[in-house]
Amino acid sequence: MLTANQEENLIVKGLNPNQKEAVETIHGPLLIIAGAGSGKTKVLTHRVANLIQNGIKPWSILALTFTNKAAAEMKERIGKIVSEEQARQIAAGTFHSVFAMILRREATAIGYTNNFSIYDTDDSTAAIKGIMKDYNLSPKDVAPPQIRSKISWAKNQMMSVLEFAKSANSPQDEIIAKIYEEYQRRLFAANSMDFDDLLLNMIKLFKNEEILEKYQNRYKYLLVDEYQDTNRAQYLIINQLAVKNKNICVVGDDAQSIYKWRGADIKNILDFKKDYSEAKIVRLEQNYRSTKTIIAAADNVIKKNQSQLPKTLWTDNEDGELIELNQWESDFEEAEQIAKQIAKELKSGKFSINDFAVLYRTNAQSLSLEKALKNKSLQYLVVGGVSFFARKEIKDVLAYLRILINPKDNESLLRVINEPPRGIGATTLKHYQTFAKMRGISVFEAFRRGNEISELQKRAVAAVDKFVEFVDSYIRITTTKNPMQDINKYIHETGLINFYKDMTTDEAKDRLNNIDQLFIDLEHFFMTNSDSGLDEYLQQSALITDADKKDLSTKSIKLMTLHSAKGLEFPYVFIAGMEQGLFPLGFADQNPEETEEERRLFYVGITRAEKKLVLSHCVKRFKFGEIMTCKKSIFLNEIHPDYLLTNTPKNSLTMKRREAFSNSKDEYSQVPKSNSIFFDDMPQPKPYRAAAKPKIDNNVQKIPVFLSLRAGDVVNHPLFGLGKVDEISGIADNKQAVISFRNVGKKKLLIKFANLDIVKDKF
DNA sequence: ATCGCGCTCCTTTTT
DNA sequence: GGAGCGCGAT
Repeated sequence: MLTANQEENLIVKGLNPNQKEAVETIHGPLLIIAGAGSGKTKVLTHRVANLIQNGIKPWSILALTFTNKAAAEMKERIGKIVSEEQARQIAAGTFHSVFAMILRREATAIGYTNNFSIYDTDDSTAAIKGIMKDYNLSPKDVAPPQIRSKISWAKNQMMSVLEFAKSANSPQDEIIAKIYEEYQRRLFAANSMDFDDLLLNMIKLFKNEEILEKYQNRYKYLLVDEYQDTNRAQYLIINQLAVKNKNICVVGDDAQSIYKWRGADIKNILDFKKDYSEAKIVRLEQNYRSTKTIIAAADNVIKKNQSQLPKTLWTDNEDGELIELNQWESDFEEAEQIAKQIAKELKSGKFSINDFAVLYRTNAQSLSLEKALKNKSLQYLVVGGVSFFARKEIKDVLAYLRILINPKDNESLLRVINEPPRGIGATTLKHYQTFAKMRGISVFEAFRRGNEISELQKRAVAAVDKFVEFVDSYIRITTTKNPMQDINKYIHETGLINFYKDMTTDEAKDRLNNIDQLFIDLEHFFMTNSDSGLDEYLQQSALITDADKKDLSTKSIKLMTLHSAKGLEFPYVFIAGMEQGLFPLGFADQNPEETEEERRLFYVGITRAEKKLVLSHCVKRFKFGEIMTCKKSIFLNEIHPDYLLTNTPKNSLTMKRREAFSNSKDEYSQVPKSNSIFFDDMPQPKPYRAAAKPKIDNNVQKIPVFLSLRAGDVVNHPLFGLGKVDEISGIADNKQAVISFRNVGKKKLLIKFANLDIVKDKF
């Protein structure tokens, strides 16, 4: 048995002074600014272990992380220092899953019942579509997904319907305000919450002083990871919990804030000192992950951001190899070459297959990479992308289960009522829905009263009655301890399985396979959570992401978006598609704030790499269904050329010569000579000349517009925004263009004065 | 009520 | 290239 003293030594052993200070701070507010690769996870786990060893009860610790997996891993690592039993008692998870658990317990206090449904993004969009249909709004005018994201944004800012309506300054926003109001009404009536409600309802719940106090007393020690990516609502909840005991530790890095688009507010981290004047601030700036070259490049990039706290990330690691910068002819070739390079490195024996990660900006890019890796028989794993739980067949099965648990869940009911076809069509449903609306009851309740609706056809009522009877006959599933057998029977009886079996296409086979997978997952859940019912499975599975489920330790190359790569590290990292319009994505380069967020994302990408980083961009890429020429990303100019080994076909490096290159040790001797470039008072690498001297913007061609504008071109107008050229008329100075603008409709403009930028030219 | 065709629109990133 | 929608035919 170790003495307390020896245990403590174990906990801080091998930590640097700053890490040690963070770990040993038990009470009071603590802000840890943790640079990429600075041993943050180690500090967090050791700190929690230290809390426990100082007598703090594990169940009074609440750790909020960004993914459920991060939470699970944290618990596991803590369990290795203290006991597994103690680690298990820690409350840890994502904001959403922890709050869902609390809301489930306290549902009645805010007018819900504990079997509430959780709507994912698809469900929300479907609900909005339904509202628009009822209001006779065409989805063509404003796309439902856009409305959804706007409402979500408002909710994350804690903007009420009223406030939103007040701030509306376009007819469109006024419509959205109406939809917002009805959406909230329907969600509540359906005993359902969307992702944002899981936060907002916590705030509502905490208005009840008694309940707030209960949780303040329960969770006396708070830990928030990735604090730079918390939004307004999350911020408020955390502070309400923390304000009483002030034992709050937040960890973050403003340079890695990449979720502004969904409401994250960097101010939360920047203002921590203001919120807690007595806060202790610890900076972790020594990077243990990457080579000096990689850190220097990351530093070059992030320094371009204006609104960024000054950073001094440094490392004692070796200089390492140069960063490769490859230009390829096409996305197809890019994928091939990445596969080829991995195969070659594997052959050399210096790396193993799970040392590699290929990162990209958009999920769509994974396709060509998957193909190329498959061709070379290299094992790979796509992390993220279309979530398992977002697949149609899975959503259908879950919807069938959800209507059992929460019959008010209209969205689920409408989803499956005619899937597979039961002869219950749109007209029939419309009658039932109207009836439900007039009586203020759920659609399912209306289904039971078909005989009261005179407009309905006998056949339709019979079909609906049969459906109701069928669902009722399985109601026992909601109370049975292990209902797996009944669930299996129930789903088979829906006809869904046979529906797919009859189709015999490969796609149908996949769907059946996925349903099997879901059954396995359900079975596993009931085995490991013997006290839990189906309702808990449904609530939990709504918040599980694909990345949570995937085992990154499997022997494979990991493919994922840059966002998904947050928090991970790999010895050998590729970042593909470094092109204007792709990374930075879209028109982000025309908006300084968006450019900076994209740049932080690049910074995150670079700092994932331990030993070797390979960047690539293509001359041509298949996009929007056509081949498009691509300019290389502005971000590439921000890395000092001394850190790069550039391969472009133009500088006549043939593949053969390039290979000779990478085998020659000498070529690497031009790595940063000094190991002190990381300190502000030391000479910094000179800014890349091209970035300093004004250069024609690669992405837009200003001068030739006048001559070269053709029908089909996509243009950007300083006032009207994006539009597509329908036709060109006139000659010389009188040349005019009819342009359909995305936001303001058709306009005829004199090209000479229009000041247009060609954004995309047809080829 | 359902199926299939052709049209248009769009394309981030995720809890 | 592909998802989703509307429309017309059955």
